[in-house]
Amino acid sequence: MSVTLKDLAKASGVSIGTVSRALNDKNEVSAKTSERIRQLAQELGYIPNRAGRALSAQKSINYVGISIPSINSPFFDDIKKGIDQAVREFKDLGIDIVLKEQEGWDVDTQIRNIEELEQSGCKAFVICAVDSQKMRDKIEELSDKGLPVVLLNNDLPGSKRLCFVGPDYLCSGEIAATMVDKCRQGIALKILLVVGYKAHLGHKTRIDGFVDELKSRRHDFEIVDVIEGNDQDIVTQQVTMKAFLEHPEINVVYMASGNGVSGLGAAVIADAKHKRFVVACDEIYTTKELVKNDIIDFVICQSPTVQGYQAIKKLHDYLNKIGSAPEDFIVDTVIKVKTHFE
Amino acid sequence: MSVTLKDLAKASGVSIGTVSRALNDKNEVSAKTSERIRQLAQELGYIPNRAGRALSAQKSINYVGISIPSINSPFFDDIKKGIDQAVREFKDLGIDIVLKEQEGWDVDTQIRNIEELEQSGCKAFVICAVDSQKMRDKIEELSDKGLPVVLLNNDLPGSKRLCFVGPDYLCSGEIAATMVDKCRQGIALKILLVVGYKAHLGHKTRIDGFVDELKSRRHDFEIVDVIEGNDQDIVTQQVTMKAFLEHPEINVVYMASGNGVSGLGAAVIADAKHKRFVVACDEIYTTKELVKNDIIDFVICQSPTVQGYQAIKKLHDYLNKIGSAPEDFIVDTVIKVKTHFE
DNA sequence: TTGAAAGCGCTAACAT
DNA sequence: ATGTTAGCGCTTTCAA
Repeated sequence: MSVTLKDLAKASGVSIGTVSRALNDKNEVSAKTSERIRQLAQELGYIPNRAGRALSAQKSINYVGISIPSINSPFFDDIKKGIDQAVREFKDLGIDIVLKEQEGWDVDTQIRNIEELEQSGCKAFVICAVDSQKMRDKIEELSDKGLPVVLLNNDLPGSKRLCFVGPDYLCSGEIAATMVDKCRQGIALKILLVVGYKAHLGHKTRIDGFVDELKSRRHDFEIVDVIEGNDQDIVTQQVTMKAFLEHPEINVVYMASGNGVSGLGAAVIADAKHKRFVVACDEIYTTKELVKNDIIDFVICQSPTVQGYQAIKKLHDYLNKIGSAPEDFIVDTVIKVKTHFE
Repeated sequence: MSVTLKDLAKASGVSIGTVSRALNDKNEVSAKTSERIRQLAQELGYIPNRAGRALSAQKSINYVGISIPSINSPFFDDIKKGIDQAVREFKDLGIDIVLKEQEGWDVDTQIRNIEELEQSGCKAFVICAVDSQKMRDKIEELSDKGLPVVLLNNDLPGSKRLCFVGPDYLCSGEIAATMVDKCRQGIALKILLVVGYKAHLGHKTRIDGFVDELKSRRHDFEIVDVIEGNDQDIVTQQVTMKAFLEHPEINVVYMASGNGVSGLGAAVIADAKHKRFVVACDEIYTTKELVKNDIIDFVICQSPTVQGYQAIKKLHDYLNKIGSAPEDFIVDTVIKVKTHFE
């Protein structure tokens, strides 16, 4: 059997309560005893028992506050699925969630939501936010209060977050380029790039990865245009059709954002007389349908369910002091084709 | 708070001990009380608390016996990694393992190993075995004794297993065909298929998936030969080189087994004057190197780490009566390219 | 600052 | 067949 608090108590000659307090950063225990006990715990390889802890904690469940811009954004459906799965799994280990959804990326709205979550007693947070100073300040404030923050899907590098759980956008772009290269050998590529917003760091990173990888692979390609669809279907369709009209020579389309994909699909269908190779991102219902119907050739996915699950799990592990300092969790970049959806 | 045994006891007017026994199939409780209590548990939505159960079970840990042909088979490294991860996670929830490895697929050796595991007190089993009547009988015997068996990586359909955790071989073959089709448009395909053994169900299924999918996609292809590498590097190299010599027109190679891949790589390198499109299966160290060096174009992987993890998790859930009847867990079929490994 | 003890949900040994 | 109780590892309240 593993080392328990009782063992530590016996070995150090103090009571089991003191040991528990010493190991839990309670400052109500003398510095020397505390130090001695921690030392001992280290030596004997003490690992807290989740079951015991969870059981004891039943009285005071740890609520995790979640703030995500998921309203009217189908991409988040799978993230929420992963969150649900984690909750089911960790509920009897003393973790539960409070979910607060927004529509869109307004920082002030989101910060207000986070404050409400805080007021309702959340002990930890999962946030999907865009980069902004206000948000960084908020994260620092929470962190300083001892409320850990996990950033989900979009990182704010250098902020005072506990860790990041999300995709590798660069890799996503590189893989898209790889597929284009492999599937279009010996043909000069005329490429249209579609993003939601050129300013969106994730989309921008994907584009960078795409272009750099393609450069390293071949020389017979040209980026005909980079257009913005504003994450909306209709806008995406309009700008794409315009690009097709102005540049009928386009034979490859890479869409670096998930939202607005049905607009892209509509444009490709409308201009079907030109055969084009199409790579998209993120597996949502519409995208699947477009792949099934051979409108889109490949989708580069980012395991959203895993992201939702791992964000909660990271906090569970942290709150239970499992492992040492939590590391970022970068999900797999997954290529999907028609066959995956049948 | 959720419903506990105490709540059920109060509601049904019996003691908490009786409730526990009724819910745990102990036959030492009268049929009617038992029925009444189960009914009630159903109505009130009782879910057993893992923490409580785990804590109580500390005295009698559930050992899971694992029998896999992993000696000298690098593919199993990742499966074992997944198993380790699961053990770390479930150890303080009352699960531990006893690992018994074999070299190769000899049924009698494996059955002897399983019997040793049984003697050493294992309460559940994870087995990776080839299909044979003896093995099916053994599984039935264990199952009848109340010892659940999870089949890992290779299913014996219709056997008395608890469930199967592993890949979708058909899908794997189909996706390989998709990649070949997409990447070799407008060129008549002369295809060499390589397996470990034509009799191996998994390999055979991959081949079937490959051929069927390709048929549904195009007509300008020909399967030049199907050769066996016996899961060995040297044999694979020899038969592949022979095929290349006899059929220099081969422009696509699909290897439907993971073992022996470095032999395939050696043959492709040796005959580099012919440019060929190569798709392989399963991500092991050698395969990664071959992909990095552009010898292999794509690898179709089967998430081995997830397989190892889920096999243990399935038993954990079952032993803790989480969820209802356990379902098979089919892992993702993942396409990987050079970029994934850099 | 520390010790003692209750109690979280559950199972199993013991008692009836 | 059923009730009672100890105890799994831990946190926290109450005393000292």
